[in-house]
Amino acid sequence: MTESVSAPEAYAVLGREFYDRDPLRVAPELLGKLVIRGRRVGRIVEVEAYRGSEDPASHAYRGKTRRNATMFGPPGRLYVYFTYGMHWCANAVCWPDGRAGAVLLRALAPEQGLDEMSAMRPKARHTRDLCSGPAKLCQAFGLDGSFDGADLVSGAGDIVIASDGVAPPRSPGRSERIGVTPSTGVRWRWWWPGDPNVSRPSAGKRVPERRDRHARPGAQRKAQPAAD
DNA sequence: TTGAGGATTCTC
DNA sequence: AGAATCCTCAAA
Repeated sequence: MTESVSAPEAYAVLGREFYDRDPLRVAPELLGKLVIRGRRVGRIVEVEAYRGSEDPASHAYRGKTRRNATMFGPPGRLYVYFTYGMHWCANAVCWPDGRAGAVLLRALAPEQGLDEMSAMRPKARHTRDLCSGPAKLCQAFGLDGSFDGADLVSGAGDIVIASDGVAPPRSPGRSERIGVTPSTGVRWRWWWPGDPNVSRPSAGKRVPERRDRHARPGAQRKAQPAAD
């Protein structure tokens, strides 16, 4: 029994095997799961998959460095990186030890411990401002570089991801990933439809491409790498 | 040692 | 639309 993480409800912490798969499969299944740190609980409503060595947009694409080393380690750990000179972002590491892969946690729906989250994010005016972005949720949960490598399975790292029985949405929102340059053309971002905490509810990337607005469903069938 | 750029957020 | 802000990495 670790007392570092409180579990007042019937939560089942996800096992190692959940993460020991292709990030493309792990990502959509993380929707609806709970991130738990002490009293703070948030439900995952937006994620992105990064496929390491096979993914030009991944930090791990050009090999192992000190920064991305956690991604090359065992699955089920937290990969936390620093960016833009001021922000931390958190990922769940996937694939077996030695093979880099991760799922970026982009947004959570705050469920418990909102007072603690608000204290960490004084600029937030609404509940939906607390965790509606990868760096925002790290602020709300107090995640920084000291959490890089934290084990999400054992709970020894003061943070876990668990299930309370809520299933992922049958038809999740899906788009290209946000902020990656250049866009690789793959739709590896998933979100919970209609959830107000999703960072960018409507589209994938905000770029000068109006054509997409009027494209019909069958008209723009891009190459979709084996996702399902 | 240096310089360019970044899986973002906030404000104007 | 632009600033904030500093770590990381590859190259010199």
